[in-house]
Amino acid sequence: MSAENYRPGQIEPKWREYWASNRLHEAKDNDPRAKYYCLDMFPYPSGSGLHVGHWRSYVLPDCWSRYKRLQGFNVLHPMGWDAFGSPAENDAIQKGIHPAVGTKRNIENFKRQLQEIGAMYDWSREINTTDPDYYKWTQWIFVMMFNAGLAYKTFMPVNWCPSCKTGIANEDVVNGRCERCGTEVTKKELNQWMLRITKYADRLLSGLEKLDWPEKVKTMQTNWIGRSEGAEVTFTSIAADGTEHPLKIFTTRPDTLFGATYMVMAPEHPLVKELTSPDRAAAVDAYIEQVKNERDVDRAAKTEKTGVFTGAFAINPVNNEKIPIWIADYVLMAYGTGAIMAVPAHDERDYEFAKTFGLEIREVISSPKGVAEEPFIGEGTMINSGPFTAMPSAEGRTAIVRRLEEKGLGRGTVNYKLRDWVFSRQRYWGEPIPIIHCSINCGLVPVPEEDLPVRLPDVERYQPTGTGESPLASIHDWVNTRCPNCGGPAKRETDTMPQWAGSSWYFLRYASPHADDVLITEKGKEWLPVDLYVGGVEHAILHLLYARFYTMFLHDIRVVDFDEPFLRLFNQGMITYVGKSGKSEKMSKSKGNVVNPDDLVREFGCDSLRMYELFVGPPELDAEWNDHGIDGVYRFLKRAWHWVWVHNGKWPTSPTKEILQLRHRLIKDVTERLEGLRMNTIVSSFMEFLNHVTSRNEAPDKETVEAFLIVIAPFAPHFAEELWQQTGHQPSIFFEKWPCWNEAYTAAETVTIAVQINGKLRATILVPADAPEETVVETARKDPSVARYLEGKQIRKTIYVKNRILNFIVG
RNA sequence: GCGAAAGUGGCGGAACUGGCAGACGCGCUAGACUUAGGAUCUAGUGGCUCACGCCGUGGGGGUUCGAGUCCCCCCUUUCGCACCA
Repeated sequence: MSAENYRPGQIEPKWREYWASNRLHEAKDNDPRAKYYCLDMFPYPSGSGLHVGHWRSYVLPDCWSRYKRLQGFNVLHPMGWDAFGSPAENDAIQKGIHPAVGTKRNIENFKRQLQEIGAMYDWSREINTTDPDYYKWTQWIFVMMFNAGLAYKTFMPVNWCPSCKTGIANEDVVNGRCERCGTEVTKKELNQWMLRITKYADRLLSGLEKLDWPEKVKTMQTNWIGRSEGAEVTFTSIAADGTEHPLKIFTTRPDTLFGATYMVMAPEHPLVKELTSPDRAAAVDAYIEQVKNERDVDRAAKTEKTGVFTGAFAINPVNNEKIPIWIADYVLMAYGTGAIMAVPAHDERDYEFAKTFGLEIREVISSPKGVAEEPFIGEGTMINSGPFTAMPSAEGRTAIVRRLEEKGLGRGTVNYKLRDWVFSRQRYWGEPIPIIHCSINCGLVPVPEEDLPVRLPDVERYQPTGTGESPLASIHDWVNTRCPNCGGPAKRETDTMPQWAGSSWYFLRYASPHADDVLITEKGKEWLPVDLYVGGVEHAILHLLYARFYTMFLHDIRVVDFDEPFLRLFNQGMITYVGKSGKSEKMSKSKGNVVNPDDLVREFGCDSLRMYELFVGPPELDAEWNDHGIDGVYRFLKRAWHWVWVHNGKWPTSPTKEILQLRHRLIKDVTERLEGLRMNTIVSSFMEFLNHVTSRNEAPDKETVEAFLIVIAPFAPHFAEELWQQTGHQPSIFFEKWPCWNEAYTAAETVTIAVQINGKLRATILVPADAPEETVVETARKDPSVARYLEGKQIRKTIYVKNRILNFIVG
């Protein structure tokens, strides 16, 4: 083999073998270096394998991890498998392949592909959420939550996916459809396990402040939690027959209580039946039926207000006024109390509704324009508000709440959009919920720690029953057991956990993956929290919210000593592809537009693909795949290889000023741009460096070659290792230190100054760097193309920006 | 409807706190070397113009000696949220 030709196919497997057999990527506990934990969102090992879009998400964090290692950090960069979930289960149903078998096969393929990335994953810490040694702890956390009162079982209308045949969480419903399969979600009354995530609502909100996360993600989480301060106020409803019921409402604007001219209940409100008068019953029933039918379907597009009068009235506690009670679908049962006081003068929705049905609009906050044309939402001076008149609205708000509290008719309160987490799934391929139902008198009993894990038994049929019971319910000798408490007959819980369960804490397990007596060891805790977490923005709410919740809980029970798991978050953009449609679309197997990385690795090598994945565009944005783009990077690596080889061993003892400058600029550019994760521009820097250094036709010194190889190593690790060895160094290059630059050397001796006349570029001149203004002006005036414009004109003003620009203003 | 991000050559994209717009790469054109070229090398490549030059960062205004960058208005695309009281 002629070493002068770049043959990635020959060198790459060799170095991967070297790294593996020398355990170079294993993160060691008890290391004097500072730790750095760089985490990729672990994949679901699907049957279709990796495409170049997935690759992109793994290359950036690996590049970063290798950089951190070269900077002297003890880096933990692990990988594992989020392997519970419906695709494997669906394969089981359709093809009769046991999910464990299919999952194992997929993992093997995924692992092979991931290894071709050449990443420094520590495979000795590989985890798999379906491994009983792993899910023992997933179950253990559930038991701890149960003991802490955070896990409870309740009957409630849950989101039901008719295709997955399982209940799902609010977070799993996207635009009224199942997040996993896209089927429209319906409601079903089911006895479900719930997690009291709402108890952590405030902490989940305030914790965001200190995180170095994209603002977009923080905003999404903030909106999801949806905290509103306001008041709960009790009105008294009076049905047509005279019976009275308290009717609670939530409002963020108690200062507008005097402007309430009617009330609205959600159609599902439990009091609807009792409050509907006989003469209104037909209309009310019809309306409820109508709303039921159009639920979730067209509601998004619906703008006009609909509703119906119940025939009942309510007494406003602040002024004892009698106002009508309506039913309308713009009030949601799931938010607040499911009923509102309507203040049309100061709320857009109430305003529209009042206009539609001719209800009174009473101004109670002085509006500059009046409320005849539009509602006034802002703050102002209170009017028509009894004793509170003339108060500023913000002040009146607290005053009214205080008055209500004194009278026991209301209280200041906080409302959240966040709901408790529906944690039950009526599916097979998940962690069994480790609870036993004692038939005698112990009720719900958690499986004792020594009996964990509760292993997932084999079943004959994976098909969900659709009745709200999981397939596990059919295995009688598994279901029937003894109560751990009293020893009496008992039944196991047959629901399983959602896929999120295993992924809500996996980052902890990497720290001590083999510990069998604790979730995480004391040594292991030193790795945490995660310093950089990289993954797609599609997990901005679900996964990240759940993982933060789990971490906060584990903090509270002293399993870990921090309460935010991910200090810095980076969202990678997707790879899109212009397919047959002519439009840019997401790469997916179903669209038939996937580009397989295996073929590209075979043809151009892993290093070329790594660099192209980074070069393709700004990492935080989606990028369009270009089939020829990789050619340029491949050419660059070939040229760079050649350049190192041609001069190998013939290095001059000291570099020329120009080479020195190019070297220091390269180090500076790469380092600074790495810190900002601007990988796409770093690849450009390498190319520019090579273009300059080869066009100079002079041999580089040894130190320049070394610096070049070290800074390129995070990007093209095999390439760098091979040349490092070929140039007479001991492997591995990753034992080296990241080079420094000297600012003084990065500066050029001469600079090009742009000369403008009245702001228009007329010439460029070459002057010594940092030349005094007079010299530059003098040189510029002598330049013929400048002189031409100055002739016969008077220079009124001269603007000089050092080493950059000179602008003559002439009259 | 609300919120966020984006809009720069044929294409992907550069441009640090306002200072030579188009770096780097793809593609394309011409040439060299070749039996050959989807290899390699050299030169060129924003538009208009023979040229001096003029015009150019979604559109329109503005600030400034100077604007892709700052301010105001509008358009388009993408992504969130969507009656949250």
